[in-house]
Amino acid sequence: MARWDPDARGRLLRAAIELFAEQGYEATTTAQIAERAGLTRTTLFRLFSDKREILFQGQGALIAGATEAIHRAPAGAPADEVLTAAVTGLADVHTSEQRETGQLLVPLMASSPELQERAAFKRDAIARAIEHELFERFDDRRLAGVLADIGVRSYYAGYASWIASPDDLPLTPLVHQELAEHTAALRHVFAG
Amino acid sequence: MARWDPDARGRLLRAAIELFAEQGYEATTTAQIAERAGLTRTTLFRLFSDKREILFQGQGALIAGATEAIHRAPAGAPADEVLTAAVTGLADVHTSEQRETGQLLVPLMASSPELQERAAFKRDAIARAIEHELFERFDDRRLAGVLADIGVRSYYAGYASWIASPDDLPLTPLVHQELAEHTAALRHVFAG
DNA sequence: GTCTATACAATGATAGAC
DNA sequence: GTCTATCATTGTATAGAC
Repeated sequence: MARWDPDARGRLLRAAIELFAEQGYEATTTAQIAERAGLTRTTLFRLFSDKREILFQGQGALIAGATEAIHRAPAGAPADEVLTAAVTGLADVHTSEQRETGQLLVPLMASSPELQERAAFKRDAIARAIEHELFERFDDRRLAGVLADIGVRSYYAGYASWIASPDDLPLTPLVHQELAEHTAALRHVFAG
Repeated sequence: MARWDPDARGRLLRAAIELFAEQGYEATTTAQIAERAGLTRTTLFRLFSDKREILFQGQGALIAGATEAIHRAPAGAPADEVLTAAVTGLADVHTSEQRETGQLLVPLMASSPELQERAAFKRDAIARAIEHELFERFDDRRLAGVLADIGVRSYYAGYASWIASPDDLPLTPLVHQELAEHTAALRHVFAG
């Protein structure tokens, strides 16, 4: 069966989400996930490095989206403009079909410290990648770091409201709005 | 033997650091760590929830240090002053004896993704705790979030230079210096 | 109240057959 | 590329010993 359906990773994702919702994350074994996806446990671990990673596929695309967007920003662009490009690159990775999956993931994450830990690691990886690119541009480690934090925080906040909304709003303006409000809050403290 | 030496957690920490340095993190089993500490595997897992946690004991004190410092800040104090109190609370948790342990931990963390993941989780927990306290004070989720990020980043940067320095400098001014430089970088972008 | 002995389920790695 | 099979190790649970 696996040979005929090329989307083994997608099947494993759907099987995992279903089973985790039915039984909980810890109570679900990798054998059960593989079986429901029509595969064996060995194949699951060839496609994913561990059980948590099934739910986090696609995070690599976020890093690529952000770093490429920064690269595309015009030479000499000011820092806030490059940061806007970075969060736009993050937002543009998502398609509206991913919204439903994201909604299913929220209660799962809340239920499992193990998943929260992986989520923190992924968020950190995105922040580090953006920090690295900003450092290459502006040659200021601290500026790169704080801007990366603000950008990642704005992206996650915009993503959260995208998921939470009953309507299928576009993600990008939500993230831009968050970035504007976060920078406004900072301006008020440091320049006001 | 264990009954006579009350510092079982400390012995396990030292045994773990030694063995990880000798053999690597993954190649070292929990049985080996327990044996070198003069305990059994059962006791290790009674004292620590998992293998990684041996190296991260004391992180709870960081959260307590930060949140209590924020609570002690005078009512009506401006946001930047409360943030300074928070990072001071983080820095003041450390004693100069911890510097040597921190130095040993750096190459270990670099060698193991599993440890980096736990480190990211701990950092995130500290940031969330500070964010929570700042939100209670200023009733602004976004302000609380970005300030918490800046504070945590400044603390980690100051800690890194504390560890890196051959001299036994006091940590608190290093962290204060980092906070000043991070906020200066932001001011330059958003207010300059 | 802290430590230990033992058995156990599950993860993740590995080697080899189709 | 997938499967069967086996394996060491982690982490849990339960019992009892000092």
